[in-house]
Amino acid sequence: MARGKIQMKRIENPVHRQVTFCKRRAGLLKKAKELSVLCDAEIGLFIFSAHGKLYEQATKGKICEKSCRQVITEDPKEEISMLKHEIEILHKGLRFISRGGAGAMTLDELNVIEKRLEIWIDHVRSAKMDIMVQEIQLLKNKEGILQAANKHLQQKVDEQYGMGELAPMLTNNIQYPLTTNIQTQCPLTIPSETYLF
Amino acid sequence: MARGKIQMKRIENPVHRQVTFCKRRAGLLKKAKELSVLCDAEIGLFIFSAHGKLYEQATKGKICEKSCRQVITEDPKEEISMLKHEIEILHKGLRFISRGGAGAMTLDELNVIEKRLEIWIDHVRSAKMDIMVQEIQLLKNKEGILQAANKHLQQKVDEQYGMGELAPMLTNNIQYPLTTNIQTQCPLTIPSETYLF
DNA sequence: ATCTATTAATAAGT
DNA sequence: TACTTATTAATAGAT
Repeated sequence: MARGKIQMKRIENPVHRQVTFCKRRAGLLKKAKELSVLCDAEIGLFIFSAHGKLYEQATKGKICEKSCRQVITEDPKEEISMLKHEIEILHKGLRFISRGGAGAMTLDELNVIEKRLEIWIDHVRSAKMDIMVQEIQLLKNKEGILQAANKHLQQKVDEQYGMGELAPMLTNNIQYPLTTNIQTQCPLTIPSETYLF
Repeated sequence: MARGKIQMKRIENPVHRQVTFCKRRAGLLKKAKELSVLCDAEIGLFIFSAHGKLYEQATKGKICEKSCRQVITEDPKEEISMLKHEIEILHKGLRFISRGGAGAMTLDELNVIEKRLEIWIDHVRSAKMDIMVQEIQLLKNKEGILQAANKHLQQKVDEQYGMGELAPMLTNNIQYPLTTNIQTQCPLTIPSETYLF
């Protein structure tokens, strides 16, 4: 960006590389912070230098007024608020580390980062959970519908052939290829007015 | 940056905010990539938009030639190489998601991110481990030195007062305030030529 | 999305 | 390591 453009490949001169690393690292952190502030986004940024295990971290700036603590709560909004607060605390705690830059990290500092990462993992896992729960509900709905259909068909068969054979297994197993217009993907709820017959 | 500067606070107009989010997100990802390439650094970047659980991710570009697989190995360099390869694979797999931008994520996509985060946690944990192992070694060294010193002192006491009293506990417990010039912090090894007497 | 007038980032030099 | 400055890069606002 200045005094001549540079090639987008590893800088071979170690001194230049180190200088550029410091400068651009600072720039990246600034930009991350700006994005979070301007657009109300949550950002996790981890920078490990090639050499050691140095790092950086940048997070959200969303204001969290509530001074909520380790209170277990059922309300998801409360929970989210708590997480945000936690993140804010960790953020502040990490501030001073961001200066040091090139120094080796202490155990305490690493502990903080570890906690931080765990929070992000929880973030992702809870999103995953939501989807799985919905998926499970969908499958259960389908199962109920199929079983009902199965029963219905079985009755028809019984009526047609008299009561000759024993009705085979009114179980969880699907007995007949019923209809195939239940999509396997997307729709997370089956409209209540869906009927198969 | 253009046509007049903006205030560093949440953009209230939702349209402006969304547009800025897209633009700056792209810029941030680009900068992250550049830093990783130019300075040979490893970078993890997670951007959750305020609204949904959208996200972005940017990682390392270090070349990993070895096509190593889930082989368990004792060699730490091999291990590092494997991790890098794994990261590279995940990176490629995530590429296409980075386009989608505003769509809700699928379970598979979230699984990939979860894995990714776990790798980063491992990164941090192994760094922590290294430090703890060193710390433990330091403490063991100290203990050895103190016990030797203790024994030495005990002998002196015994010599002075005859063998009257039983020698109290030649155990792990430190009996006397010996010297205090062993720093509690930094030095991770005690020079072999350190003598207390 | 695309276009530019501006501001912001930064490579090289000190 | 911290400034300075000539340039390039990013982007706010408009279309």
